[in-house]
Amino acid sequence: MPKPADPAVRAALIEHAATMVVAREPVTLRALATRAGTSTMGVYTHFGGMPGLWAAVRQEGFVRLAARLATLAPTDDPAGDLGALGAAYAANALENPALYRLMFDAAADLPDPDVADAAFAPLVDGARRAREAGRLDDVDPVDVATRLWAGGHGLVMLVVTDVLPRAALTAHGPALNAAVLIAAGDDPQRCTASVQRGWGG
Amino acid sequence: MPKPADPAVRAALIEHAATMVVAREPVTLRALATRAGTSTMGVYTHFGGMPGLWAAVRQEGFVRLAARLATLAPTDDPAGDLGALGAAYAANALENPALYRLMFDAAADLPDPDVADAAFAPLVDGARRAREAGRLDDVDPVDVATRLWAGGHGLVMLVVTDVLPRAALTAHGPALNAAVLIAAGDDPQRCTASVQRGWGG
DNA sequence: AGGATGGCATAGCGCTGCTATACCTACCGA
DNA sequence: TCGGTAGGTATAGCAGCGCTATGCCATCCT
Repeated sequence: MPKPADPAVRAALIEHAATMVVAREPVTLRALATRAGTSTMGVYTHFGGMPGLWAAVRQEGFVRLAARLATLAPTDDPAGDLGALGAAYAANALENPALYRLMFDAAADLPDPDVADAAFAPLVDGARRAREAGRLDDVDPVDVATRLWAGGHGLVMLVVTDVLPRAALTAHGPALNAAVLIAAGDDPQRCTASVQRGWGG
Repeated sequence: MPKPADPAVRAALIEHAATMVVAREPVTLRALATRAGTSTMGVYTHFGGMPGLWAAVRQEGFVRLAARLATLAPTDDPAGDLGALGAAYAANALENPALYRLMFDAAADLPDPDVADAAFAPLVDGARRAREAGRLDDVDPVDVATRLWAGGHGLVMLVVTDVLPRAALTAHGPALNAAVLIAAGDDPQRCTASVQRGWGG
């Protein structure tokens, strides 16, 4: 047991907390400390308390989301890329619904807000490439990306909270994405086909 | 103090709980009972426990939302009506952000799910009227309403959780509404004008 | 008029997050 | 090489939480 703060303990706490969240187990201070093989004080040494731990877990969720979205390589069909991003975003949320809900429970105060921007960047890039390809009017890519994100977030949120069935994702996800792009100037039929291709895989 | 369950006690508990939620005060069993002028047992008599109380408060939130949306009388411009519905929906959420978050924390299990349908109905009606007025293609009004709702919910949620600034509502709310309607067949310019008029008041 | 019923007040249980304290290990100057 | 020091970790105990067992008492039915 070294004197300097053990990074492994910190990582284990985040990892086990995320696992328990995903498994829908109640994440209590004592249960978490036991699982992570440490004492309750570890949470206070590394995170200052449970709120700090939650912030770290939310951050971890955004890191995973950003990493997943980053695996999608841009093609010569920006609208299709945006559809694929939407599909990956939704899939990530539906594989770990509890983590997704936790992430957006207080997404405004993340330890490192840059990671949220990193997850958002591919959308902005896709919108920018769509405009540069002449498929969109002279619109701000950030505005387009924000609308895509808001629509996707709302739909995903309603699904993970069991308000809408899972089938609503494929029924309305591509349609919402396409609607934003069509309103931004893309050709309706071409856009629908591109986005649908991106979602369908 | 009558023997049969006092409805006033039940109403007072819901009312005070909602007030405390709106005021962002921690709603503990003891604090709530004290404020409502009863004992902790009242919560168990009327709601079976704190989860039951939360469900009742969520229900109250949907009742207020439905009542507010119902005040908007249909005009001969269905797209404008849908814009006005979006504005009223967003205004209701922003006036009581904590209550809105609570509502959708478990919107799937409401004591009386009909009240959620009642809040959703004006959107479906607006979409139906828009189609009957020949402004939309042969689309399912429920699908259009669902997409309007998902987009609005996502945007509102991001604002309420401080991820996006309040200004994002007026910047993207009308645009999202219009995008859904344009993709459903409405004329872009006319639709944008209608929706913007509905939001602007 | 007198049981029987059922809502409400009180007291206390187990659990929660949190913190004061003690310990023990690793570093650092002499 | 060794003692002093600093700092992370383990333990014990605190106040607060939701919840429930118990007793009281007003109301209704026969």
